[in-house]
Amino acid sequence: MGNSKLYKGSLNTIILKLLDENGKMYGYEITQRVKELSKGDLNITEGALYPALHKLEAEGLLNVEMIKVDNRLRKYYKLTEQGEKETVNRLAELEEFIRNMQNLVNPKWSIK
Amino acid sequence: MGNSKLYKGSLNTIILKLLDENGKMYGYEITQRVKELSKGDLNITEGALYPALHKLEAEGLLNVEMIKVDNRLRKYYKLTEQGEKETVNRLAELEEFIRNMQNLVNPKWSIK
DNA sequence: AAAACATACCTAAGAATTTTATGCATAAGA
DNA sequence: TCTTATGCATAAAATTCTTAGGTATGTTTT
Repeated sequence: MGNSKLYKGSLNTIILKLLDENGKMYGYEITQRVKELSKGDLNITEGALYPALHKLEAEGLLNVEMIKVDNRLRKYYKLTEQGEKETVNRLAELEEFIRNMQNLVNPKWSIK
Repeated sequence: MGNSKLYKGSLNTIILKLLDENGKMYGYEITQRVKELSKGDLNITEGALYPALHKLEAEGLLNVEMIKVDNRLRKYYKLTEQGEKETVNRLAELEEFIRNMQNLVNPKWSIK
């Protein structure tokens, strides 16, 4: 358990989509949500997550807001307007990838 | 056209599956086949393909055979016995990835 | 009370995979 | 003859991730 593979490049798409659905989330919450949604199958490491969040922020796709909860600081991220547009693109890209892979590795499934 | 994204790590799976289906292929043929099967959407660069083939061979998953066709040398690759087993694993891994991504980015689709 | 675990953030070194940019050589087509 | 297609290859750089740390507070267990 907890060791299924994530192809490199898909983490950003996951982050964007989760933020799109939940409005705002903080880093640790994202790791837990992914674990939960994948039934423990996927483990987003913090060493990958935090740099990814910082980069998305630097690219103008995310906004940050520091909030203190129970004497504990959380960095809440949410999509910018540009981030919402980019989310649509990334999801389309993912669907395209999946379609291409099905054509390639399982040509029997795909007729057209 | 020709610029859809391939998530990193998926190239090996593509190579293994194409060899599994076609018995034996050479590098250039693989690039053309991928282009053809994806309707020009995917472009496997030679800078990625050849090192990948060499590595798969070094890992014992592929065998090589040099064949001269029309005064031109081709390096035909085919799966070893171990390569066939590994192909099954990689395909299962891909399906797992796709399932996880659907749970994550489109939770409405996946019930269970 | 001390130790362990959970929460919450972070960075840095290295590995893995890819892009980009080349190089060589032969054959075919304009 | 010049370009395009075929066919192989490598090397530098970029991207993304793993591994392995580090800091700090709150909660649970022993």
